[in-house]
Amino acid sequence: MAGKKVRTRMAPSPTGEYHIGHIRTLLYNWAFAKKIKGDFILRIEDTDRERYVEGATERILEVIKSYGFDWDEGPEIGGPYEPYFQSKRLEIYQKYSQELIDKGAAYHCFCSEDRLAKMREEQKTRGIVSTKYDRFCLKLTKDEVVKNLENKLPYVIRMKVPDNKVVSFNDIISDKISVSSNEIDDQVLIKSDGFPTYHFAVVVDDHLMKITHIMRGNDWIPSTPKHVLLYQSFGWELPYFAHIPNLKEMGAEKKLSKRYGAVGAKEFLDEGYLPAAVLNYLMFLGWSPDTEKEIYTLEEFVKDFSIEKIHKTDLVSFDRKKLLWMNGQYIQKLTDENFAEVSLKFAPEGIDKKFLIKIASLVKSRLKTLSELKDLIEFFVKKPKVDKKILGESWEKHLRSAKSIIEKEDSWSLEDLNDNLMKEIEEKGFKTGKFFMDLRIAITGKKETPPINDSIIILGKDEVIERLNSVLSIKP
RNA sequence: GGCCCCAUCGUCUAGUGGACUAGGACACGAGGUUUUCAGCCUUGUAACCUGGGUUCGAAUCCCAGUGGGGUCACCA
Repeated sequence: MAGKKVRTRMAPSPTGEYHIGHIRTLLYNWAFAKKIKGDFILRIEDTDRERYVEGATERILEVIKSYGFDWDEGPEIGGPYEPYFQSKRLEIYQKYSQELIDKGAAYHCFCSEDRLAKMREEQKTRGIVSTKYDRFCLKLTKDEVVKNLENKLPYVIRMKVPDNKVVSFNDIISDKISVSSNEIDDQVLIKSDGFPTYHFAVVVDDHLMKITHIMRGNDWIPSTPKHVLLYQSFGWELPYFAHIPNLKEMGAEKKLSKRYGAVGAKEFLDEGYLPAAVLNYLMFLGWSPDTEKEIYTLEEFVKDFSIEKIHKTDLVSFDRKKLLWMNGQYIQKLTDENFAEVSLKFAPEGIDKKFLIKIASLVKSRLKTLSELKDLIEFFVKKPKVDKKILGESWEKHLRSAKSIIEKEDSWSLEDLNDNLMKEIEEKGFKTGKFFMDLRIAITGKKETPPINDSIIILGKDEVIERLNSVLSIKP
């Protein structure tokens, strides 16, 4: 296989929304292809008609793009190994399953779901927990099979797993993995509806599409021997396998759970996470570089990534707090213009891009996600409801003093406002902290806000006086 | 339960037989930045699953136990 152009792939199933864990798998596959100047292929594995979700394919492609990924071959752009939808490759699977039948490596099975269920039941009562097909139809003569076929009996095609054989493969991450073929069931290859199962389609397509490296979650390790057997039956060269650690929820649950927050790749974006931040966090879930560098752009990741550095471990926790921190770091690093651009859709009504640029430096460091923006800055465009109970004892004195100073501000510069307010505080003997807290609450309605003097300057004199009057119950 | 995989701070991890009094980051605690919150700076707490080997020497190699996970469909 040395010397061949590296080709990796991601093969989503349109059976639901695209998960954040899928993005991580895609990230590794994509980055590896980019690094080696290979190809990254996208293939849609839509062979399950029962679980098919309308529109899921489009949404998956959309979210992949919104994270900044592209593909060299696949839906929308095609490529030399079209089609890239498995549902459109049925004849191909038909042809290759026939080849296996001809070789004696697969056979027709006419067993009904009913019989299969009873068979499993019976095996279980005998104490067999890991049930397997009993090869009832393997005993059928050629004539019987032909007759059944002529009579249009429904059937599936099963692989004939050889007995007493050690099946093994080398995993780049987990080293050599071996298992006895006696452990492997006669897996269904073609379902009775004529569609292939995952196990069959993935092997045929990966071979036909010349995929060289298969990187996927390590929950696929137990079924890889089936695939290896298939490669061997066909006489095809094995690709490299790399099974990466799966993600789990930090806390009680094992899988990522909605109970703890977003799980869908799009959800994170909707909640105001920056794609670059999510990606940066994802990179380190099962991989780390030689250095202690932790902030990585996609380009830097492509440069430093290697499959060998993926951790040989079982599960990694998805730590939402660290993601939050990472996202905050990325928001802070945004230029004011970029910040305005990405945060516009999270801003309250009445706030435009120009205004966001103006306040960017006041709010960037205060946000962990963009969705927190609305609460933080709404007071700029909406008069606050001030709960007088949260004001300090001397609030009236404070506000009257503040008002008198602000009314006299002609330059309307931050420096002057600051100086004059401080002078007043000193003269009147106020407590600085309490003074500003009352002012803050009167202007914004909240105890936690952007810097208050900056906010006053931005709000403008009339608006500020109006708000002070309102709290002091002074009618204009 | 069978089979397979895994095992360093709470979490992500560094570590590939001596440089380890086990390093970094998040989280958490303390202090500072003499107006909030956030940010930033300084600082602290905190880990090699257990038991046997191998070796002059083990977090690092081997074995066993324990623990965790995955998987056993006409789903992927």
